[in-house]
Amino acid sequence: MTKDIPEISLQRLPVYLNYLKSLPEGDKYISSGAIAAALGMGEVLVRKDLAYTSSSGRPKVGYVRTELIAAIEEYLGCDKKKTAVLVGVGGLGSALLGYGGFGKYGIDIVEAYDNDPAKVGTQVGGRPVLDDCAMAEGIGRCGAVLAILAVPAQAAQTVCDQLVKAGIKGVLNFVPVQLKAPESVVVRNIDVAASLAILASLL
Amino acid sequence: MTKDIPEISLQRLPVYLNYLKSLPEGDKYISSGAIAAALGMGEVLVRKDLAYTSSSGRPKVGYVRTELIAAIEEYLGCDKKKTAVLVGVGGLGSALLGYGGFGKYGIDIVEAYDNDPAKVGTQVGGRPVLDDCAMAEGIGRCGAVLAILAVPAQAAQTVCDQLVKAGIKGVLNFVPVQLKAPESVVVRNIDVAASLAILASLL
DNA sequence: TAGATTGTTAATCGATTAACAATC
DNA sequence: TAGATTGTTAATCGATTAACAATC
Repeated sequence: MTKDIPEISLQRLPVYLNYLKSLPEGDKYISSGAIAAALGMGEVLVRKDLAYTSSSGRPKVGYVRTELIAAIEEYLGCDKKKTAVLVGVGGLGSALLGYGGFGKYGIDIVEAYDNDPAKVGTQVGGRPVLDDCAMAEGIGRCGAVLAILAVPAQAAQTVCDQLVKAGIKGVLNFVPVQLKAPESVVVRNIDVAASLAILASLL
Repeated sequence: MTKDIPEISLQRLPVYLNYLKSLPEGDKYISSGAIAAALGMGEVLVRKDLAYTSSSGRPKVGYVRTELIAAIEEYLGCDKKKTAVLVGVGGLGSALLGYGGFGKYGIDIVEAYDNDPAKVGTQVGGRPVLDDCAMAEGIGRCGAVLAILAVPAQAAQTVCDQLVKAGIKGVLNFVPVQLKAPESVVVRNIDVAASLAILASLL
């Protein structure tokens, strides 16, 4: 499935999805105008975004809420089960292992790795914590293509290289470091501190 | 300080900052071309972004690394101490309380709130956890203008309303819910699960 | 001076919005 | 039918890139 959706539109799909799911079961139809008003955006933009998911509405009535949810979920691949691993079972890593929110997108974090002997062998969030050394083997075994990176900064690039070598195709990087990876590997960064700093500078 | 920088440029400033700080102390000068190459972007864009911070380079030699760092830090307001509070001391909230990365942007999370009696009165990450009821008083007392929201979804809007009423001007929202807040309050969302799902859908 | 790099102005590109025809 | 809403095409807006003059 090659997507020609702009990434910025893609980023809005989960927002629509959350909103649509939050509506009362009784609401059968929803219009692009109503969605736009609720989310504070333009209604044409909403229709354009939704059109990418190949959902379609009916003039005069709007979209069938459940169909729209199904179309977005299908487009995002929520129905396809995907396996992820997590590296770095510190505070943030542990929190993410305990976070149940990935499931609704079809993503399961199946195991985690850390180099701290005190953590290796334990379970966090119901997932086994294995030794770093077992990473390549583990990724191969569970067929993970996604990885969450939450290690200390000085280890980030090394671990990233290992992940790539082990066959990981997408890395969600929480470390405030610019990772170098092959073009074929998608890296996206979340820098929580920077996000708060940017927010502060807007005040 | 009214900024007319595009938010997208603003978002790149911490990236430059991290990169510049990671360079060896011995590097006195750095060119926009070198920064661009390291971060995989266009060099004109780098110069434009840096120009917003009123830093300036010298033709032929580039920018003085330390000056550039200082200019970005000043532009982002890292020198100005800002107080933040956190609401919702669950897994993610606890992790953020223990995360030291906010300090480099001049942000200090001074206290946290939760409605779980078992948590109230404890310390997490060296910060006191107070009862939700003490939120308005606490925010007033410590003069916080920033808040991190990490509560369960069904509580998010209610807590947000309380934060706004208590004088919070910026909310970093980790809850996958579209918050309604006055125009004067800046809300930015981080949806970790959605970010990973988007990443997965790009593969 | 010659060459490298900055900073600015103009051109391009892509995303959003406006206008409007289609349709239920 | 009339009115509301979709979906598409054209216009606008903003961000990125290209071209180039300035300058050290």
